[in-house]
Amino acid sequence: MKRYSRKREAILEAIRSTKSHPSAEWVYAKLKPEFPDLSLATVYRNLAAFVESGELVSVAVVDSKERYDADLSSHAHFICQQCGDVSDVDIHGSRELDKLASEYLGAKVERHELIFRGICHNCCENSDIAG
Amino acid sequence: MKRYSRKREAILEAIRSTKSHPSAEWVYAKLKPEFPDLSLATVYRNLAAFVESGELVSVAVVDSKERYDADLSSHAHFICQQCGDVSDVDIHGSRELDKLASEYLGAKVERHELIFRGICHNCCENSDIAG
DNA sequence: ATTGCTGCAAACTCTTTGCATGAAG
DNA sequence: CTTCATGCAAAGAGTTTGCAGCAAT
Repeated sequence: MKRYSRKREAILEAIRSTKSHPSAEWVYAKLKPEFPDLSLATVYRNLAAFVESGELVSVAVVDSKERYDADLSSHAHFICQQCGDVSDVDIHGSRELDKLASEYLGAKVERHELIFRGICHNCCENSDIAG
Repeated sequence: MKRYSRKREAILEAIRSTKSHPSAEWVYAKLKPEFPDLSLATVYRNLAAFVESGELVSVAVVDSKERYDADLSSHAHFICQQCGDVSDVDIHGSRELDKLASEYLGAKVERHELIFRGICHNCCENSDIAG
């Protein structure tokens, strides 16, 4: 049976508290001050459990680091290829699309992800100044 | 200056010869018989160079392994969550979408990826037999 | 008391890199 | 010759795991 753990609660809350689609490391760094004995392994274990149970979703892997999202609604994402920033894009996918792909493939399509890539607003400005 | 290399040519050709969106390991295994002294490092180095030069595209990371595609046209992909198979889906993205996201974000959107996830035809059948 | 949760450190996997050697131009 | 390309082995980085002790029930 699953038992209560204050650290686990804090890990989920950490992801829910931000729109930055954080990585395990980010969560660890954020909670370390409050839980000085927190281990990175605990963060990884709990994140994996939350994804398993559907309370979190893995959005993408950016720079080899898995990024999580507590917003379970179907929406698109933008990933900056320079700074690795992941942000929401308010374009919602339709079940129709899944159905279309399902028929095309003869597969059981459960969901889809739409990811935009490019250079974010901030990085654009900074490179303007630099270049 | 870039020099000719038979191995490099073979690596690109290996990816071009299949629709399976292979990993570095797959390319290595495929070419090893013909090039017994081939090194995995060479495969990685050349794949990275091809992505850099735009001759190949990285489609996704499946089971921590990067998967490549020589088909540069904008099309969607389906990834089987059971066997890791990556297949093409004949749905083409529009530049309109990029423009839409670009305006939404104020970012320079270069492209987008549409990835479907679920259970492929083969795995569906096999689990029917098993379960 | 039972057994899940955690910290720690070691192990794992994929990928990258330093260096000496071999090959293309 | 010059310098890129390669093999090898070691290093890196993120993530996972075994185990003993702690903590929730």
